Amino acid sequence: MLRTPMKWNDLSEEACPVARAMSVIGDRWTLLILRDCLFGFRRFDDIQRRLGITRHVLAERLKKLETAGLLDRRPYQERPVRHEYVPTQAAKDFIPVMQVMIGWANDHLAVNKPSPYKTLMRDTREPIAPKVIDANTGTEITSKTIWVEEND
Amino acid sequence: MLRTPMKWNDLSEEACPVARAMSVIGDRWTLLILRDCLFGFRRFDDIQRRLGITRHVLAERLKKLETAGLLDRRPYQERPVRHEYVPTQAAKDFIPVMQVMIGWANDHLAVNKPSPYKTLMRDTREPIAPKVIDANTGTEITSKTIWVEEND
DNA sequence: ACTATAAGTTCCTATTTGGAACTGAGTCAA
DNA sequence: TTGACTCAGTTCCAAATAGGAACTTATAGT
Repeated sequence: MLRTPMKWNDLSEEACPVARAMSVIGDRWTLLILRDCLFGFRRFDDIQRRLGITRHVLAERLKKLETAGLLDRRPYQERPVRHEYVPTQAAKDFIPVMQVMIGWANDHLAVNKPSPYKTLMRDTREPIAPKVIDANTGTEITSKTIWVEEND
Repeated sequence: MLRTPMKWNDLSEEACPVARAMSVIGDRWTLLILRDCLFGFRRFDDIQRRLGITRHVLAERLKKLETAGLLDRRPYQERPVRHEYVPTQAAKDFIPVMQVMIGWANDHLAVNKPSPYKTLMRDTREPIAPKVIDANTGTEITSKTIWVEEND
């Protein structure tokens, strides 16, 4: 399988969905910014202070996430007008991806500090244990149960 | 919630698992390199040509993935010795994360080109439909079914 | 001896990021 | 009504990272 080389800044039209995901969430800091917005930290200075990211990079990333349709910049006060960045449905649909990633990091990149947050099931109030299954068969998706095939 | 600012190159000890994940897979190109290795493209020149990544960056990323315990550099021939990068169990355990991400990208970043590969369930040979559930309750994990709480 | 291959490394240039200072719209307190 | 403060950026320069091309090392094949 030979294919034409990719350019990092032109990944959005790639045929591979992983590459297209990178075009949106692949830049430095972007996923942490998205995490903050999804966890309720939606204002410029809040995010800047929490991450320690330089301000113009944060401004650029927020613009890109807005353009990509993951964040909605909307005023939270008038006089002076101030905006916050609210996750769209596309961003909310990213939550399962992030939770599975959190599960992976907890399993493989453990550290002897407690996480600053915990995720619970809304109904049982028990910590979640994310597991990926195939919606059609109910079988767990692991390296052993799937098969990747080339198209063409 | 105030916290100390992060430094991009010192994320591996962060309390937040998303940040720790970034310390391993957050650099430019890294996730695409991991995708290639997981999909069977494990040799330096193969990966370099497929991605169009500059060679010293690829060398640096492969070293970092090896150090992080995701890839195992092992010889595939002697005379001259040549190495390939084989995914470890930690990398294989990342497959569900990647598949959920692929599902998200297919839903939200569609493009009018067919994917260069397709993922099937090994037993039914049907395309997978990844879904994230809570292993304890069986409930689907979405923005509506979970609850994020601060620790401390 | 000459050509080729794979996996790096080196070097120089271009792009991206970090960090600090500056701006603008407006509030609040003296 | 001046002065200090807040939040959301923007601007500027220096430092770090990435792109691209050439070079290296070990070997095989012709």
